[in-house]
Amino acid sequence: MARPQAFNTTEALHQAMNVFWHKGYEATSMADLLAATGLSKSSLYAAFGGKRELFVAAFDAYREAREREMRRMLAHRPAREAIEGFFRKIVLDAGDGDPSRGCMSINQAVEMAPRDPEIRGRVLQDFTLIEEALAEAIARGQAEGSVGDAYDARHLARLLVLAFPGLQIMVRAGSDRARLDDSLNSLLFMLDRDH
Amino acid sequence: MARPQAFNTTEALHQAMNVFWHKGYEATSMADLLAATGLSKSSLYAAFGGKRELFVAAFDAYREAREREMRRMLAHRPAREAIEGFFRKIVLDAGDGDPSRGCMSINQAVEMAPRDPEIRGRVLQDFTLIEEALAEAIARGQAEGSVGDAYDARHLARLLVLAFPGLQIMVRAGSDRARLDDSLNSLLFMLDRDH
DNA sequence: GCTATTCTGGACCAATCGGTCCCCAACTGC
DNA sequence: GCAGTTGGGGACCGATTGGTCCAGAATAGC
Repeated sequence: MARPQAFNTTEALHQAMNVFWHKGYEATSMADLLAATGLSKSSLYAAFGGKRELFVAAFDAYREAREREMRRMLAHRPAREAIEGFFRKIVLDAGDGDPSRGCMSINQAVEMAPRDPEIRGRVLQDFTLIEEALAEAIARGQAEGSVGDAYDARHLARLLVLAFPGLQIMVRAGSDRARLDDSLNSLLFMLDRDH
Repeated sequence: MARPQAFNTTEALHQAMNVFWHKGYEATSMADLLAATGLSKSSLYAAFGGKRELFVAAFDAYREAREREMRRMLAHRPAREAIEGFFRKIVLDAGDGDPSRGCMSINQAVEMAPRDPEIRGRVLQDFTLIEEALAEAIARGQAEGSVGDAYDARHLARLLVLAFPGLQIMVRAGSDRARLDDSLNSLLFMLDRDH
């Protein structure tokens, strides 16, 4: 054993992830990734393989982080507030910091999923993951009375899962805040008790 | 005046549009466009300018065609059926023919809109276009009694506009038909009279 | 301090990118 | 049929793409 690695692998992965999140796969060049991570070409190739492998690793890191975050937010009580918080965070992230990134899974549903089965599988899995988590939260909310029970939980969950990419895409396309809030409120209204 | 153009310009534009629709902007090479249109390089450049100009022209052609189609479908009566038809067509297009294309405006909301103001403007305009058309159809449906009036038209329109990208993206990501239908039914249920 | 091993900067690669240009063929108007 | 003009095939361009490789620097174990 000799000469330890001079960079933090997970940190480099995180920075690569951010570039891919912003620019997507095709529009990101190795030069971009080198600049973002600060690594030299040989180091990056040695650590991650090629561009595609790096992308997949970055995507998986993203998905894991986001899933954890979703579960954390949806665990709050009452469930109605938890769900609202989950969706409000999407539009909050829009204004915060640099231009809109949206959700990387949604972005990849557009870019890679149609032609790359490996990515497609991950994207589809993310959809079911979100639906299950939301359905669970809604059921809990209905049991405790914070969410209206005019519609059954699965039904509402499907509606929210359908709206999720909608919000993410409006964010990424740069919709203004007022419009995002309007849409969001229309959506959350469905969770209310009466009607 | 001499030697007439040997190709149909709008036809070539249409074929270019299809490539861009499938692959997006970055992933489409000039070689792809040449192959799809059957033109030679000089002809294509003379007729449309560069790749970007061709893309914008193709995108505009797409948007115009789709807007016309939307208005035609939403004009049907009763309004409830018109709206249902509009959304059902999205999932019908999925199975029909080659792998999923989704909606080019939604795809571009992800790919180009964040970094290209000209495209962003068009995408945002498309969102309002759809919302207005839906709001109008919903109001008509409520007046004639085919759409429930538990929620006001603007409210419902926002919900549908939010769900529109959701469906398009599920289609593009290759969701199976059963899931698409489930989501669609959950959405359309919101239009019903009772509740 | 020596040696063995690992890491890293950057030269180098072929392929492909979008784009330009020239020259000949084709066609219209007379 | 001739003159004049325009269209189009394809050679060519520099820049950039993702990727390989090697020589030398750095460091651990002894």
